[in-house]
Amino acid sequence: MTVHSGETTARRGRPGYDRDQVLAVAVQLFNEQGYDATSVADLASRLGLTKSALYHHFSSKEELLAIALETALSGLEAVLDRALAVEAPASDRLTAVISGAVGVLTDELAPVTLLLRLRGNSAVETAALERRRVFDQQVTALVRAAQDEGRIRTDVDAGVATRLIFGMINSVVEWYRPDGRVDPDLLAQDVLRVALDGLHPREQ
Amino acid sequence: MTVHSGETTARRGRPGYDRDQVLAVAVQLFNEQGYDATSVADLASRLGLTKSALYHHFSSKEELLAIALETALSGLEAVLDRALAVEAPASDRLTAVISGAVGVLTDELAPVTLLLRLRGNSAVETAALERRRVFDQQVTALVRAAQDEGRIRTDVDAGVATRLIFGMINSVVEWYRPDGRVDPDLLAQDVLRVALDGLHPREQ
DNA sequence: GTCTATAGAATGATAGAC
DNA sequence: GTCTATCATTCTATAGAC
Repeated sequence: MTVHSGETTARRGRPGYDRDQVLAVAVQLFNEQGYDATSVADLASRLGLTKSALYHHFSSKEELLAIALETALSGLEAVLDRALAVEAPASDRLTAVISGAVGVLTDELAPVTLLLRLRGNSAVETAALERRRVFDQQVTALVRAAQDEGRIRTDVDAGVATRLIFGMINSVVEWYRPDGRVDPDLLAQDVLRVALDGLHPREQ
Repeated sequence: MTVHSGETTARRGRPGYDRDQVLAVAVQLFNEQGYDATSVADLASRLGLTKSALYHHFSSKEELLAIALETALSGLEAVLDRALAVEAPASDRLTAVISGAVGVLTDELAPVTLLLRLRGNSAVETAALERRRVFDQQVTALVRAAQDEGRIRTDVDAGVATRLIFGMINSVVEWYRPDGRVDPDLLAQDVLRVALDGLHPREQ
């Protein structure tokens, strides 16, 4: 794309941002301040760019949101699709979905955080919430199938169980940090332990 | 400062709102739009009042926030204090804290929702977050004590376990509705089942 | 008449548009 | 950079139930 050459700036020789870098900073800022509360001017200021330079990379603020949400949702949906593609008991599929979802969450922490804080204030947001709802329904169906197999207890409603499990998973965005001392793979294991076997010790 | 006691006082003056009604509508609106994004004018408009009428009931917008957060936090802290007051194994205390927290959450849904969405943008908010942090630490200590008793598995870190359990509990604000079809007492029971015994059936 | 809930107008501060 | 809209807040006064 064209370089803005008409402006005299002090950032001579400084490499510009590419699309992905702008997106990453934008999502970070959205998570810090909230999407609505973040103006394009805020983002430009954080990047050290002008607004017009930003619009070289993206056509609108909402496009940044849409791309980030696509990253989060397609990651979660891919986990579910992979689990449903293999021939296996529902309870094994459910295990794969749970640990896979934790993996997406830790790998794509910022986009998933953005997704989980949506309130449905625009068409893009409601569309994303609808995709979450479909995802939830598919997982609920999986829980119900595992109940029919006798591998998931039936004294908890499948819908409630699904919401509780994903409540546990999703809450990880509130405290997990990639540079922290919790390993993402061990975290997925811990979530499986608590969700499936519970905190009480099992006598073997 | 006075704590409302819920008695229906015959209102004097022209028909209008009392302090509790204003507070309830305010917290509702804060949860819909976000605290920062809600102006006093928005609230006045929702109530069908002028802004100055609001200031008869409350000295500031932040006071509304502070009272709501006090309701949520004192409810949670009371649950913990009651659990720690009785002489009982840590694992029984933990059970009481978990089901008690679900009870506070369903009883005081709106204030707790507001608490859980805080980002720490002001002194009032950071103070509330600090009280949450202390609460978390005390629960973590309880989990650790229950581990020492052999009643909680030790292959999951106490801090991680506490965060996962409260992630599950707190996520209830995202979908629980008082007029819905999920009974709050049964919900507390379900949370205990999933958290302590897990979704896998236990052989008796 | 007194108490409570209310309205109207105005202030200073600030964020965003231009 | 200036201008304007909007913000939270305050002061003064009124309207209605007991």
